[in-house]
Amino acid sequence: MSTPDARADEVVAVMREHAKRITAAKRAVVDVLVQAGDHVTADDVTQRVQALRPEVSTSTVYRILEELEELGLAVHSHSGHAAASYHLVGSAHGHVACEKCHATFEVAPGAFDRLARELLATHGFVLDRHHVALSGVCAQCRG
Amino acid sequence: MSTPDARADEVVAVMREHAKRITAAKRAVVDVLVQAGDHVTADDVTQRVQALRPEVSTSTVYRILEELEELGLAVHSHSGHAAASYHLVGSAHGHVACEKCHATFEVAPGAFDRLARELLATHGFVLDRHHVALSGVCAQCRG
DNA sequence: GTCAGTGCAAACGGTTTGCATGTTT
DNA sequence: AAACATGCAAACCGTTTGCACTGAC
Repeated sequence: MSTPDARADEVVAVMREHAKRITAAKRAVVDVLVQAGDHVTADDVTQRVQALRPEVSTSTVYRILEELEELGLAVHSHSGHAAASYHLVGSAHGHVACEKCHATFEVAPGAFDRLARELLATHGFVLDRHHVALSGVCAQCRG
Repeated sequence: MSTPDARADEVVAVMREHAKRITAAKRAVVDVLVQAGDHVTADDVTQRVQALRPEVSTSTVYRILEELEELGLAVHSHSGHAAASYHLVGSAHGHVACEKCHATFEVAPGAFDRLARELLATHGFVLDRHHVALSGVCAQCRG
């Protein structure tokens, strides 16, 4: 297990390897993603980045998130109507989001096995376990 | 199995029972949904409705789709970035959409069983099998 | 006649883009 | 110096809303 800073350094190192320039905005976005741990929207990222560096714009954050995805360092997923949520890649896993409070949970990849197998068999469809979050209602909101 | 017209009549009957007024726009939307069979976006519906009745507006289509959902007669689901897709309710089933061509497939509800069980056990989360479509790549687009 | 339903146009939220400027290499 | 990254503002797309008008009941 690596320290947050070390993890951020790893991510930055990969960016550098791919001939990407390292800017203050990029470091800030990576730091936020490392520290957030869980799923954050682009807007969350922007706000946290701007707390330190107010000049960083929304579009820059989107562009950096896009770059991280191209490099395979981050992924985003969509839940219902709400904004997409981003996080750095760890292990492969699925996503579920609560329809009421928008809390997002990760699901062990095994839970998707049967589904993935069935999709391949019936439709020749290869499931992308990251990209879309399923909806439902979480324990709290069922009250 | 009922004829398309009969199916549309059933839907309209339910609307009437709920004290909703039946207008030309509503009949048109219901007819389109019945005839479409598979998943269509609000824009698809609008275009097909407007082919017959050009004066019907986008907002009206959205409002009618919303009404159908409130009455439990239709559902919508979200795939990746793309627009939501709507269809009349038949049996419960899940959705998967191709990331490339946006084709949408239905999945037998059983495929979600393990997933649903695991979500309930681990997070107390009740899965809504309709509301969000998973992403992946379909057989055609894998080439 | 009443009220729900409608059309229109304008607002919305999340995201993307064009372009002139600034920064990393 | 050259290429790339950024900020800003404006465009974008799907969806929602306010309002005056129309048509179902």
